[in-house]
Amino acid sequence: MRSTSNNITMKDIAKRMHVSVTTVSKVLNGHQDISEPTRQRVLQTVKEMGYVPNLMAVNLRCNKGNMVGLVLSDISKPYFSKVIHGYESTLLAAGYQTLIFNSLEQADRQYQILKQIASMYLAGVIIDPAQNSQSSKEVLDSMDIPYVFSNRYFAQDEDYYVAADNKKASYLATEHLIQRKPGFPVLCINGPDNISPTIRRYEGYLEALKDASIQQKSEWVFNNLYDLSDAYTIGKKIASTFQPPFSIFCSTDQLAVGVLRALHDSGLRVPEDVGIVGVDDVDMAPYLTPSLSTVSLPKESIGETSANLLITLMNGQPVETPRYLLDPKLIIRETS
Amino acid sequence: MRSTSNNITMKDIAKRMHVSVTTVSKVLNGHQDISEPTRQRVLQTVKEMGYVPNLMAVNLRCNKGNMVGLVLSDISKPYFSKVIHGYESTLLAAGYQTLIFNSLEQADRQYQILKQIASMYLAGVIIDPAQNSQSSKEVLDSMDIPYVFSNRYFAQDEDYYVAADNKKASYLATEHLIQRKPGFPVLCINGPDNISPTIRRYEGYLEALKDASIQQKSEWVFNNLYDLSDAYTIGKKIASTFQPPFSIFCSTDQLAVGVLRALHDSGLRVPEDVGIVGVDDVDMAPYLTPSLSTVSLPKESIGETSANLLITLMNGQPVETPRYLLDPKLIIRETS
DNA sequence: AAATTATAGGTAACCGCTTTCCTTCTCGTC
DNA sequence: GACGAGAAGGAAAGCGGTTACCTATAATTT
Repeated sequence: MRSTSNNITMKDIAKRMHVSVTTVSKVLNGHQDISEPTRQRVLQTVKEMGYVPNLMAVNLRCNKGNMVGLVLSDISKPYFSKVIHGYESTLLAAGYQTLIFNSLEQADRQYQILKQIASMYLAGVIIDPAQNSQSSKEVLDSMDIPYVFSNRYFAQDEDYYVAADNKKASYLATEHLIQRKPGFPVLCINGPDNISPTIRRYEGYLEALKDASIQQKSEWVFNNLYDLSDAYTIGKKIASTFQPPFSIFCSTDQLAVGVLRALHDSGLRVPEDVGIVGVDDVDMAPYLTPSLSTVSLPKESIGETSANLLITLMNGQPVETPRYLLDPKLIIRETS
Repeated sequence: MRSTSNNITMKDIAKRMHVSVTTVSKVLNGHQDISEPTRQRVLQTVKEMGYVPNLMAVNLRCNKGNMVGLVLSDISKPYFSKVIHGYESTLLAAGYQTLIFNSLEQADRQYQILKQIASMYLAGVIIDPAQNSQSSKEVLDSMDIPYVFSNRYFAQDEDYYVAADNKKASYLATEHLIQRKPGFPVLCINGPDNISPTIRRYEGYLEALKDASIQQKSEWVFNNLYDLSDAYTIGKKIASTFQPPFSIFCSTDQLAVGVLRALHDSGLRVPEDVGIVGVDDVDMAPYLTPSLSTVSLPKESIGETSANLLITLMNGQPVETPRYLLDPKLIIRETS
């Protein structure tokens, strides 16, 4: 079909110009022992022939690449859009190409991915670990490239991580709900178990209750919800169990939407009967009816900070702050 | 920090076992000229030492990899979640590792990514091209690996592509809106210009109008909307311009949500005054208030079909169907 | 028993590129 | 004019594998 094959190598360039491969390589790598005329001619030919270096070979030779891996628990979650943008723009500006991998929230899948990455000579890894994937820690440590946890982390004293201050997020939301209807119950709907955001958010909820001298009740808490349909189900159950007025803190906006609809279908009015606050501030939040009160997470900033931390590590520079918890912000809209 | 370095190579294995590298390689590649005892011992050692082959080296040597690139216009769009899952699960089952790249809807970024990919010896590429990125076609053709367009394509007679039948999608939606309120206007709100889904959806809208013998009016059409806020603005404008009842076909669910809220804020009732149908069927669609009528796109199936087509191409097998337009399905909910 | 043929494993080249020495040349200097 | 120094470029090793081609046994054949 096409007449020209593309696999132009340095050898081709060298041959065409009657110089050695070394010379070409040196020009391309900006070494100073090549005369200006030669350099120009090489550059010219390189452009003409559309040469592009073989990354595999470069990485193999140099034992390191200019690519960094992004291992994410589930890129389909709207939460990640902005975060990924933060990673990519920062990394790109620093000359790194990002490779995105999707663990689909499966620990074994993530394990495989990391193994794969370990064999690819990447320059670094940013990881948002899947649920229950602590076993991956071993692989992470065994490959000797820098990595930073992002969004989630295994332990609070983990080497390096960047995440939202999830505890503060839920604290703000819960506090707001308490102040809004003092003396009435504030329920709590949590996301998937065993991941740090869920855990921290639950802690914040508890702490806000405690600071307001409210006795927590286990009937108020619903754990391990995954999606809209889970939330809808629980919402229905809540509607048929609790007497309004009361409030609900939802660990994510997604869950809040499911609950919202369930309450609507059960004839409860939001915000009059039930106040709701989510976490995340998804794009649609302001446009829902009623618009969703939520705690906005500094997504872009999490992405940028993670990337910058990794870049520092990859450069072998000393890190000033190994762990970041970025500030969330309460946004009050119509549901509360 | 760690005592054991991880860079176990075949040489290490070979040395430890007093055999040649060749032997190890042969075992790992399942060649038949190695005795069973030796093979077992090698396998054992490989496992013990946690050896994992260096992909760079393998790809370099073999001039091809087992990785396929996914070049997507904007992974942050909710639409992609399911599609990506379709790609990945299918590819994974066939033994390919997927690398996801994000062009961020920027043609030059996409161009760079493709150049990069060209130098990585990937086995194949699935591309959802960015807006106005026809220039990338050249790179695509210059690298001699198979590629298939997915979701979007440049030309209808393009070599290989898999997409939803977007024309049919909008046709179904528009037809439904027409039948619902015969004789009243059906407006059309379009997404970004110059991408095939938008174009096809507009065609379908036009055709439905024509088949119902309705004269199209240019005041009914709004082009090149990007996000919720664009949609909200246009929604407000529409509310203050048109007399209910009328209907609106929205090229995406996102846009529909923005419009929905604008109408609500303008005191128009949906679906009584205005009927609305979107396209996509996002997760939240059934849980919105009112729940969103929409045309569901076979996302997972698009992913799988694209992947299977690419796999066929990578295997050098003959392709039966080079172009797929997958059937959408109208889902009527509360907004219409 | 000699010749043939499997069987099991090794040797060395090569994939495309980088980098560490070398080798030339050309000047400037005493 | 001989010598040392700097400039410009090349030769070759090696990164971690794969594979075509060989060699040395062991097994089979006649």
